[in-house]
Amino acid sequence: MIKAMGSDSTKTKILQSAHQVFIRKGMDGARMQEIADEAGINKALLHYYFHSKDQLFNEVFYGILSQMIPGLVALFSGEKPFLEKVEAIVTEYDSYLSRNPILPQFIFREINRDPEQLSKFMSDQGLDFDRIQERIDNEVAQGHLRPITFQHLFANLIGMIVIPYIGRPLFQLKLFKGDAEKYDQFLRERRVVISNFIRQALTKD
Amino acid sequence: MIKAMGSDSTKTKILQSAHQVFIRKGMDGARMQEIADEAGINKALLHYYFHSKDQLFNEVFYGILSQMIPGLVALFSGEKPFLEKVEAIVTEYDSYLSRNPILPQFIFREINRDPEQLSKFMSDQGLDFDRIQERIDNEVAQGHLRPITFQHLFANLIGMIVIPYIGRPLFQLKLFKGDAEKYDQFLRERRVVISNFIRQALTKD
DNA sequence: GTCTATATGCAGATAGAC
DNA sequence: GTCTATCTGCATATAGAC
Repeated sequence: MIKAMGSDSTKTKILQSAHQVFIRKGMDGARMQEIADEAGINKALLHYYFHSKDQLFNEVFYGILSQMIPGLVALFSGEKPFLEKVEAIVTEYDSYLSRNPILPQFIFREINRDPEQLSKFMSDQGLDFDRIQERIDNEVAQGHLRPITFQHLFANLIGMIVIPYIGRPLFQLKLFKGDAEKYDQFLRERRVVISNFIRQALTKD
Repeated sequence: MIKAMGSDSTKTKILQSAHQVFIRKGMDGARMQEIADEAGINKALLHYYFHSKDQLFNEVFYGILSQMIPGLVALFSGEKPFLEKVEAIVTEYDSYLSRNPILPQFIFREINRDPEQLSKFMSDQGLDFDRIQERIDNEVAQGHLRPITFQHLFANLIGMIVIPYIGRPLFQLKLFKGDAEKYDQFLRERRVVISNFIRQALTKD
């Protein structure tokens, strides 16, 4: 029993260390040696718990995603009009990214590596867009929203949210002369900026 | 002279082949062997012309960028009001991406690998934002645009343009059930959709 | 300039003792 | 479960002949 606890704690430690290293270096840049060092063990033990680097990455990546998706599902599937949900969605998404700023890069990598697996995982977790699509089409048909398809609205929303995280190193240089604090402030501002932008684009007032 | 022509043509062939392979596989996935095969030569000759894979990637990447930037510079630095330029900017950017759909991934990689070099290259090519920033601030001050800072507007614009290229494999699955033709149609629609979205967001009419 | 053959080095993965 | 030591394979890069 004590041994089991010990092994379980080692596995947990590995996952935490891997998370940190993947954040610093990305999947390709991460080295099993560095993960082992960070966990205070050696490579062999790493492979004892996780057969391959791919498996380790998958468990870390989908572990993070598992924590994130339920909140989004709840927001997307709520009954409120879309515009009233936008701010909540932006805030939820954005606050999660601020705590996991590497996530867009992880997702981006997985999108290109194995999109089917990622798509299936999202569906398994209940994250699909059929119902939200119907809802938005309805709101447009009733004149509550200016004409736009769900797909375009979704792309606009996601693009505006994630681009400052994906492009941070360059944006911080070109738009804020490298000032990290100003960039953090910029990121915080975007929650309300994006909500306003979308509301203004979709309503005539 | 004929020899010089021959060597020059080999170098050109290598650059073209590298471009193709980088597009298919990305920088990390690309193999020097595959580039050599595609160029009809061997690896040794590859290294004769380009000392390292990094150097080859750089020449390909910044070669592409060199073709793209002047058009953007011209658009950004024109004298027309920003809103009238938006559609031209979106169209120019987007039509370039449609011909080089891998470019966002290249840029994304370079952003994380060596943002200073990338930033400096853009500045050397005349792509800076100080003047456009002033112009937009003026238009906002004069009430021609709803209040927004240049940085937020820029992030919104770039995010909406590039996200469907970056996220294509997943978006195509989740939003269009994997239908590539519909996704291409979706991409073409976005030029006018993005322009309208921005105009509606920034004007009261 | 172009080739064949080989070196170098690294990182993921495994063998086997304890 | 955990370790030391080693293997394997691959990809970049180089040496040297033609």
